[in-house]
Amino acid sequence: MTKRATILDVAKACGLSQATVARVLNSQTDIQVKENTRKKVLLAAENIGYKRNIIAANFRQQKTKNIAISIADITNPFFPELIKGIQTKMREHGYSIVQLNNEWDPEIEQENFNYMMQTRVDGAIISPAHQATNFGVLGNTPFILITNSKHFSKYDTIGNDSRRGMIMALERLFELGHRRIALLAGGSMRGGSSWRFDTIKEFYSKKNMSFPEGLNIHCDMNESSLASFSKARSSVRNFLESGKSVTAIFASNDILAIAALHVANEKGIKIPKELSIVGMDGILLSEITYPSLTTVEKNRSKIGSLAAESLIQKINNPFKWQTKKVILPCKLIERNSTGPI
Amino acid sequence: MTKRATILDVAKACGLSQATVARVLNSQTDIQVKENTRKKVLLAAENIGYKRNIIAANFRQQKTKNIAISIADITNPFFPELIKGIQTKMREHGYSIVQLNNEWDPEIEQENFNYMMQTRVDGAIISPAHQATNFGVLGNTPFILITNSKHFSKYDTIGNDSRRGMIMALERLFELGHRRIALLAGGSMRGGSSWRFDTIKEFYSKKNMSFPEGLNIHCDMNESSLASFSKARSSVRNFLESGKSVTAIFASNDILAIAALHVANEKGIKIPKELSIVGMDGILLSEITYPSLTTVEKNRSKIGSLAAESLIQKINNPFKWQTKKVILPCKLIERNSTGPI
DNA sequence: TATTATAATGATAACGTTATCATAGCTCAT
DNA sequence: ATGAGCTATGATAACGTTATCATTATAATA
Repeated sequence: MTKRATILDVAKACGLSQATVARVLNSQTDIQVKENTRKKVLLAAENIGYKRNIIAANFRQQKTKNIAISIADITNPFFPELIKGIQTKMREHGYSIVQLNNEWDPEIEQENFNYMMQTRVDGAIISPAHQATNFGVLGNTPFILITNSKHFSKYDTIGNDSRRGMIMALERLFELGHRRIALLAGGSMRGGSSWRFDTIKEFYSKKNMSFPEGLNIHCDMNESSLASFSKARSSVRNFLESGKSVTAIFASNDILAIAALHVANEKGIKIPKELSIVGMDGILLSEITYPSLTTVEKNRSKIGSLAAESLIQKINNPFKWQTKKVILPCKLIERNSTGPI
Repeated sequence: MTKRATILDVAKACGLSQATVARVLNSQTDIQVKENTRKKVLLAAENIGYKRNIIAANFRQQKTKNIAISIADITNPFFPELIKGIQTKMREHGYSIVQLNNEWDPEIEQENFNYMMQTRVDGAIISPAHQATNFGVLGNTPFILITNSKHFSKYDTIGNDSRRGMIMALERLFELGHRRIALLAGGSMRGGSSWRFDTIKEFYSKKNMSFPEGLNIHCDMNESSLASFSKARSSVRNFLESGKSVTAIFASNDILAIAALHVANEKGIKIPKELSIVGMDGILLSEITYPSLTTVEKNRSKIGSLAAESLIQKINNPFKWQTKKVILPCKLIERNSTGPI
């Protein structure tokens, strides 16, 4: 295994200085080099098969060109699209993505933050595991949060307007004639779900009604996690077997909605004739349920690419950066799990 | 922003040489250092807040501690568990995972290989996009393939015994009384699916029967890709509407099976009373369909961690490494989409 | 042509670690 | 005690790039 050619070898081969060769081959900003010498360098590099040693370059510049993504769990259907959005954008800028899972566990999340520091990622995009996540250990590593929670108001955040999204769904159900809408919400670590309860109460009161007693189905699960699907299912089953009158269910995420669908199918309840179900997130999977799921979509791919762009800017302007909040609208996608009463 | 402490600062602080300090703080192999001096070093390091500069270390050793995973698509439900298995194992060994998607496109795959070379990953785990994938550009970067295809016999591979898995499923269907089993296979890039056709013909002939005419449903889709779900569905719909007599469907992956489930539900065909359906892969999603899907499980998490272990060994022993093939058995998981005829 | 401004190139010092080799300290048998 | 053999520490040279500053060629101006 013969040693790889370096910039110095190229310099010797074309009779120019190391510095000039570097300017031609590796300089990001187009610095002044005569067309003639540029050609000479390129030719020599080609001839001796020079390949830039990115490890050395990174060392010199004290960076890794790695970006961390901190999420709950890659097997959670909510995340892959987000990741893909980030990857695509970051790749364009020469950054590689290192993805870290925390299983909604704040301790693991902290460990991951430490790992990020040890491995010296150039920046991070973080979906907080907990509403009180502490970013202290990150020092001045630039990061962007994927969240819409008010708990992180002092940081750069990007998220969906889930509250308005939820209202859109409720409005549509109301329009379809539904007056007894159940709220099926998961107790995610991410930020509590009490705001959902507040939102539906507020919604009803705007309609000069009150949110019917007993239609608040709580389910102790991690958001969108397939692993806790059976837990979700039994929550719904208990509810449906309690015999409460209900014509529609709004679920706080698609997995919960699918659990509801599942139980309804099991019990022979016709969807959407006897019961309408709306989910939230718009995971790919929501399209292939039976019947296909009406849902409030969050464009995670876009969130990802926007977060990536912000982060890059922040990395390039570590100073004079002012905190930025982005809130994207949700979109109601009507499919076959909803219909008139 | 004050400069970070280096090994040299620690050396000065404790009156020992740079070399000794390095031995205490960063040496992987436990080299001989007196307990007394070790303490002195540790104390000094603690005091001035020394943190190892992994970028410099990597540079010196000409490695990145990054491993690439080349797969089709992170949004494809087949892959997240595989990735997680790899991540977990690699993390234990101080490697970060950089995941690359190729959308089953051999050209993108090659681009990704080039990217891997540019970014100098220490190794790669590759799920080939194509049966003729060319690994030439990887030079002597160590890699392990996730596949069971015979096309890659000269490489290190790890995969499931899909053929035996398929036979297990067919046997079980036969046992349940099914004699007219359709084969629903996708035309994946990965290795062609003609072996599936061969396998089912062989299976029938072992039973002294022949594979019934017209029960070979072909579907032009990328394996397990949610994106081409509707394509899968229309293939199945065409088949079912053709009126051929059939009591069971064996699908070459879970997404296809779910498409079949979907169409059957649509047409009011009772599963499993009137039609049994078996999938393959055991993606998490197969558990939450209605009815839940009987499937031939591939333990992707285990595949991932085994691949990771092999790769680490290969990285550490670049010479005197002999090609290794691992084939794990599949497991039939019987759920509610299959039953007696 | 002389003078100044500008463009193009060269020389060289970091970046912080690990690896190699050399040296000093120690143990123990003779 | 002496030196052989071992253990513990020190001195120092890379690794290959980028950044800085100095210098030389070229163009512009008078």
